[in-house]
Amino acid sequence: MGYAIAEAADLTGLSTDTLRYYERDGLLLQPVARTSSGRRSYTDSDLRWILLLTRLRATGMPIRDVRRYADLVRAGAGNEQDRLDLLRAHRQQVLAQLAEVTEHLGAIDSKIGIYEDKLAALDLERAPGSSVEA
Amino acid sequence: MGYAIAEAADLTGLSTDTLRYYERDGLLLQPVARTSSGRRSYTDSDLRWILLLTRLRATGMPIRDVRRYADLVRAGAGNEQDRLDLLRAHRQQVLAQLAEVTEHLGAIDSKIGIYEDKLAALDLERAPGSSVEA
DNA sequence: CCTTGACCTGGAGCGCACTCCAGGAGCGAG
DNA sequence: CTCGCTCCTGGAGTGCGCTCCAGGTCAAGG
Repeated sequence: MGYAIAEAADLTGLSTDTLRYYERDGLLLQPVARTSSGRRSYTDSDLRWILLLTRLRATGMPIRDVRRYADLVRAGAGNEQDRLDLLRAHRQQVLAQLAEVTEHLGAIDSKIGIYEDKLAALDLERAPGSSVEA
Repeated sequence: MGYAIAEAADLTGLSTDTLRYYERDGLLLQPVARTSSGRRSYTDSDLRWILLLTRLRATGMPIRDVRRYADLVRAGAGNEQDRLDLLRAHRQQVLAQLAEVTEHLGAIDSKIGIYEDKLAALDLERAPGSSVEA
């Protein structure tokens, strides 16, 4: 019944330290249940929530905002609009970020093209006319 | 003749502190030229290089790797293959990152969809049948 | 019974990338 | 000459997100 912290770490890709840190920091909906001897026992529901956390984190949401979202969910029904607003705002940020990175990547790609051409020219020098004649 | 650091900051979108920091940290190809009174005077060529730096940084390249790239360029001709390798490796990382973020964003989007549906259902409750009948 | 290993807590430490600050110098305007 | 402004340096400080550690508890296997 329930996953030990090491199992939870395996299943989520987080370290046990990070799992404890997230819990301390209020990112989980409730403190993780404990066994009689005081060890954490993660439920599937805990893991599903943590999976969502990792998605938010992996898309660049700061811990502080994840906590605000957790606070809203914890507060229960009635603030769905707030949650939606938060997620939508994040979505917009991610899209902007994707666009920016994509644009910069284009510039880097053309730099790569320049080096490729330069190296191709050097190759030609070394084996003159080989591909020009053929 | 040359841009003062504040101008360079305006033109690059970096802070003057960051410009000095990058220089100290060896991210520039040469130390920025100075006026007779010891003030930095940025050339267009400096700014073009800094623009490339910002693109590398904006796509997530760590300072340490930017410095390695600067080291290669500074070393002069002959290591174009190394530079190309470095840029290509970065490109692959960025693509992987874009893919990962895009995937997570999809999951977040469906979460958004759930809240939208939930809220739409609440609206219907409040104004029963209004849109169903029409 | 003893050892081993997973887990616990509170708190310190770390790497990154800046950001801020004190104390001082040069320069153009009034 | 004085004021105000920009700039200089070296070094300390900050925020983020973990990561590590010491010292201790507990349970199962040999």
